[in-house]
Amino acid sequence: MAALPLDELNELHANICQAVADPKRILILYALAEEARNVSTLAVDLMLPQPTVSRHLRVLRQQSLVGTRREGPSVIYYLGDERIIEVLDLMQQIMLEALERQTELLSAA
Amino acid sequence: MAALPLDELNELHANICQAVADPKRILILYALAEEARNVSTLAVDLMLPQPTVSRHLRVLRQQSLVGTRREGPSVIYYLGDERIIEVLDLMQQIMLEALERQTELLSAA
DNA sequence: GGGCTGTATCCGTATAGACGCATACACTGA
DNA sequence: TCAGTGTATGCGTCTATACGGATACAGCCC
Repeated sequence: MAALPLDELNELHANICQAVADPKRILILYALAEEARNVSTLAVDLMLPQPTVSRHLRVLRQQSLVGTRREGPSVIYYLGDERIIEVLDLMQQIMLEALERQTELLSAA
Repeated sequence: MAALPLDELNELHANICQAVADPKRILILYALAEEARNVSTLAVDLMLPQPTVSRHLRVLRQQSLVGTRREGPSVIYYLGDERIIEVLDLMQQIMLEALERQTELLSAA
């Protein structure tokens, strides 16, 4: 096991966070959590151009958040780690509760 | 409760993820989890220029990930939601395990 | 092998974010 | 009120990333 310098660990940590920090990639991850799909199906389902989907999938794959398998003529993408959905759900919950607190403050004034 | 359009929810979801997707902000969050601190102490502890820390804190505050209280002459920043640390830990774990799998694959070849 | 479907990449462009440094601002305490 | 500490912001620059559209590439199937 290589001795990972702290700075580098921190950098990698930020990298994987960054992969998740895009609206379209979030949509893609939730879609894949529902069901593995190939690129063009994903593109149709999310109403995005195919090259856009392909590029986002590359980012996710670089972080191993998705994996691929070939199936006939197409490439099926699937979730690399289900826990990423837990992360996303928790983030959303944190965000919604913060939003709610803010709204309360506003209406209290 | 306002009817939040899906697109907007998705956008907000990405925003909070993005706030976490920076190495220095990750360091700041972990530091604050340890102990609430004021800006300049944080700057010294993390060996970062004070304006840099201040700007990162603003980003985190905009997402309610940190809160502030004034204490004498300085502004103490504290974690807004402890769960953000769970998220960070889980992300790191996901990342490390993916890294491990990749390393195995390389050494197997 | 050639056509066809499905996927990835190239190009130029536009935007967003991070930084260093200097400086403005805010608040405290005497 | 004024000095002094502590915090935030303005500015210019640099880099990274997302995009549309066109196109290259890959693998399957007849």
